Amino acid sequence: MEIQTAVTALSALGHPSRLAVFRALVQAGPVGLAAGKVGEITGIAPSSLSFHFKELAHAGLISARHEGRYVIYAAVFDAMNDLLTYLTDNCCGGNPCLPMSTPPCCVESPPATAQDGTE
Amino acid sequence: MEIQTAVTALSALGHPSRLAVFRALVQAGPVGLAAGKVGEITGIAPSSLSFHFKELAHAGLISARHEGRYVIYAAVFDAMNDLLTYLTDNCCGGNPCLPMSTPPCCVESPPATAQDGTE
DNA sequence: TCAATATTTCAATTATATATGAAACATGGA
DNA sequence: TCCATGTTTCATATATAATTGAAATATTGA
Repeated sequence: MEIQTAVTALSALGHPSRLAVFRALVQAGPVGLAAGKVGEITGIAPSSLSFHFKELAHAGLISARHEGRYVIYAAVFDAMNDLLTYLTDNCCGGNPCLPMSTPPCCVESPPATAQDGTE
Repeated sequence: MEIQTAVTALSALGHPSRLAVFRALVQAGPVGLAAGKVGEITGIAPSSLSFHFKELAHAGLISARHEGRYVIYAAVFDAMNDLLTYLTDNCCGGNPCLPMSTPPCCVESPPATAQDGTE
């Protein structure tokens, strides 16, 4: 990962509203949440929310899909995991401090949760 | 961890100079680096560097200790690991996506590297 | 004590990010 | 078609962060 990518992601997350939004989406899992639902959870005004969605999407941390008149946002777990890996990369110059156990969350396999076949 | 703590840390890291500084310190390990050395590595001017050190320290991500006329900065690995944990916390609402394997780096035990007993 | 080195502080300028409300756009249903 | 709902865009005002160079502080060794 290039440093610029990491900086963009970190500074996107470095804002109370956006971190709240992102965490709501992380907790929602790959299924995601409609924009309005996120606004409901976080209490952020629509226009602000849209602004922050754009920042997070630009950083590659969330994705959007349209479903009728709703826009469903979801966390991009690969991006999150890459970021975590980047931060600890080459920790201690590769000397033995503690073995790194990497990708922590939602990699490759979306949860086997029962979903009403709306797609 | 409180959201404000995480925001402060993330926004501290969300800047090219500070991320470069932090990564240099992560790679240096618990031993740390003198301020001047970090400036040398990153090419950041002294006054800027001091500004950014202060931001990182305020976020709890680095610590400073004085050694003669040098100031030695070091990454605070616990803070970093707490931050990583916070981001993935309650991923997918606790539903099985992938088991999280947590603290990745430099926890509890500093590296057993040979250090010339200067302390 | 004096000069050299290492780092921080300060003040001023410049740039960037954020919040806000009104208006625009898109979709779905009556 | 028309209205209600969901979301985004835009313009503006406000606040905050970053860079810079000069000066201040602290430590070391001559």
